[in-house]
Formats: sequence, structure tokens, C-alpha cells
Amino acid sequence: MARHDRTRLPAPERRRQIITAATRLVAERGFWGLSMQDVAAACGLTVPGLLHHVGSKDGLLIAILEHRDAEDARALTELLDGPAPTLPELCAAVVRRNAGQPEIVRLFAVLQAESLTPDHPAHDYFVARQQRILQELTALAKDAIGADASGADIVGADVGGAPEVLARRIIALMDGVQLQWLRSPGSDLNQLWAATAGDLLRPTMIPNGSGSPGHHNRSGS
Amino acid sequence: MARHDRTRLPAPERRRQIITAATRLVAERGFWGLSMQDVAAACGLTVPGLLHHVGSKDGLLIAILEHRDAEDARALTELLDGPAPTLPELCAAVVRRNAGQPEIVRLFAVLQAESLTPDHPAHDYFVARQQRILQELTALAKDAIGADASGADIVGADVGGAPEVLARRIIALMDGVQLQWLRSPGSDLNQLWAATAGDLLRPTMIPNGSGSPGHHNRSGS
DNA sequence: CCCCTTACTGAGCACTTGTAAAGTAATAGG
DNA sequence: CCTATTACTTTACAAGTGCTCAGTAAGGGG
Repeated sequence: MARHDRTRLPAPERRRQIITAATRLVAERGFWGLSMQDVAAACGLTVPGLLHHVGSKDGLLIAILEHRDAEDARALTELLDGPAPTLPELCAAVVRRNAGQPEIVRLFAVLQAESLTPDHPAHDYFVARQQRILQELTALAKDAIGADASGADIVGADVGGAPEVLARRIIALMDGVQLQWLRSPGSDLNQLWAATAGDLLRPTMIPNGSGSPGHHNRSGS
Repeated sequence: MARHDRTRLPAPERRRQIITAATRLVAERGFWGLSMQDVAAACGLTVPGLLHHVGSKDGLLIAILEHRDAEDARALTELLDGPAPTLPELCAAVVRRNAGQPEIVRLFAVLQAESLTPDHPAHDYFVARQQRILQELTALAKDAIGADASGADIVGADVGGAPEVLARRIIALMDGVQLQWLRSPGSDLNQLWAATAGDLLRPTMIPNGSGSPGHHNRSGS
């Protein structure tokens, strides 16, 4: 059990390793199902050795989430460093990114469901996250709708008056599609999203002009 | 700990009590986070007493899921005993029912996420369930599209050719909306669903004419 | 009445859980 | 080279895990 390899690592590096390993394990078993022993073993050190870096099991989860926040913020600002992105652009970017990291998507799917209980250590985190995402998307949706407020709606369906509703719909659809994607191992998230939800945003989704606004012809799958 | 009340119950009744208690606990903590001790305590008996009825922890989960299957089948056939339901009718019925039992919805949300891992005891169950629901909805979607194949599509958005896509979209949307609903305690699922996804099916959704299409007032958060 | 089925308890097994305290050794700075 | 920091181990603990086995007592059928 106890590794005598004595490969002593500097703190930040070991921390990164820990977070990486723990992320995978939490995505598989959830937080309640996570054992510090498994994480420690995956990193080649003992449990107290692990605790030296993260303090406690809750501390480990917090570390994971903070790391993800930082990572996502970095990747997102890099991915959208151009001018202010439109709503469809942002959706496309997010989907494209998520398609490449199923483990991360699963991490959030599992944790999001698990943390519905108020006494889950990540409960507050996910409440705040949900609220933040909803606000951001609502703002973008307002732009998307307002830009085309002339008459024909830019989105494929009736929005119902509030851009918040459009934001909620997008969030719900993405969560649901991602769940389906994760459950069918062979599938591609990009395809699944484009087929299932693409035409809700299609008109402005493709910058280069093949898609003329107004009508979208029903294309084969 | 050990109850001396000696309230001895007949097997089916105790089983029902166990399943009810366990359902609530699994919905809160997931299956990995569930402890037999908690279930036993909630039923006022000891752990071996509980094991006498369900055999093992996995057996308990199986019992829960089987009970839910039976219960859902019963409620659904009762709710739709009329002629063959259209797709919007079925959606409305499901939503209306789910709105009244958030704990059950949460049970499935948590378990569905947790069981993404193949070694979860409910993995196969949810794979099969997902497949079954998709087939059923696809069949209904085929009818819904075919019935209105004349020109204007019955659904609010481009279907993309395959009724399966419409089914997938509905499933995804419902899963996502339910998640949002569960996370904001005050909200009403009926409203949330109508606002977020209603206009995807609205045209045929309301048989009796009170609801004129076009507007629905915005629901609160 | 008795007896036999059965719902249930008590004790205990062989772990595993997260965490604390104290000691060891590798490394960086002077 | 020496010393202070610190990454890490060993040991230990108290509690909790699912589960087994043998026993007890309640309730229904004869």
C-alpha cells in the first residue's frame, strides 16, 4: 500500500495531479461515493499524504470546483477573445469544447444532481453557478432577440416574451442532450446537439452566408 | 437504537414502508450515499430486520425501481385510458403528474446521473429505460408529424426529418427543465414547462379551447 | 390449545471510512 | 554545510459499512 518510491513532488504539481485524479473519480462515483483512499492510491501516496494537500474531503471537492472554474474561465475567454459573442456563437463554442471532455461534463452532471440536497458540500456552489449562467445567457438572449425585434423572430420558436425563457430553454436542452450523449458512448455531442437543438438557433449560427435568414428548410438528419 | 416497540408488520406492508423511506433517502443522497442503517432507522427497525425484506443493498434498489415501474405504469395507463394519446397529450400528462411528486423526479434525476458508470447497480436499468422511452416517444412523434405532413408542421420548430430527433429533444428538454425546477424550490413545474417548452407542442396541446395560442404570461422565477 | 411459519433482534465479522498526531526525510535558502 | 521548511509516512482511532448467524417472539391455522 504505502509507496516507498518517495517521488516527492512540489506542492502545486502534486495538487494538480490530485485534482486531475479526483475529478475523474468524482465523475464516476459522485462525491458521496468517493473515497480518499482511492484518490490517494491514484496519486501514489497515502491518505494522510493526500490530506496534507487538501485538508479534508470537502476541501478536495472545493479544490476541484475552484480549479474547474479557473480552467473554464480561461478556456472560455480564450475561445471568445474576439468581439462580444452572440448567443448562438457562445452555444456552439461551449458545445464544441464540451464534446472534447466528456469526463468533465460527467463531473458536472453527477455533481449537479447530487448537490440538489442542501446539505451537499457543493450545493451552494451549484446554486450560484446556475444563477450566474442564467444571467449571462439571459443577457445574450436579450441581445439576440432585440437585434431582430423588427418582427420575425431570430429564433425558430416563439420565445414567449422573456429572454430569460430562451436562456432557460437553452440550458435545459444542453443539460438534457449532454445526459443523452453521456449515456450512449459512441455518439458525438456536436452532431447530437446540432440535430436536437441546432435549429432553435440556426439562422445566426453559421457566420458564412449559406444560411439565409427568414426560412430554414427542413434538412435531412 | 434497537426498537423494542415490536410493532410487527405483515411483509407487504413493511415492504411498502421500506420502499417509501428508501426512495426518499436515495433521492437525497444517491445510491452510493445511501446507508442501510438510515433506511432501517427510518422504518423503525434494525439493519438485519431490513435485510430480511430486501436481501441486500442492491436488492433494495431493485425493489425501489421495480415498485416505481409498476406505479408509473399504473398511473400512466389510468391517466391516459382514453383513445391513443397524442404526443403533446402525453407530455402534458407526464408533466402534470411529475409536478406533484418532486421526490420521485429527484430520485430519477440523481440515479440517472449516478448510473452513468457501467458498474452502477442501476446502470442497465437506466439504459433500458432510456431506450424504451425513446422508442415510445419516437412512435408518437411519427404520428404527430405524419398527421400534419400536409405542409405546416405541427411542432413549432423544424424537426429535421426524423421523429426520433423530436423525441430526443423532448426528453432532453424535460430532463433539463426538471433539473431547473428541482433546484428552485418555489417554482411550479407546470408553469416552467409551459413557458420553456410549451410552444414546441402548443398547437395541439390544449384540446378544449380556452387557451388561445400566442401568448402566455411570464412565470416568476 | 399448540405449533409452525415468519418478522424481527442481538451480537458480531471483516472490513472501510475520514481524520489526527507524531515522526521522517528530501529539499531549498542561507 | 547546516538549518528550516515541508512533503510525506506510520500509526492509531473511533465510527460506520454491508452482511451473516443464531436466536426470540408474535400471529395465524390446525
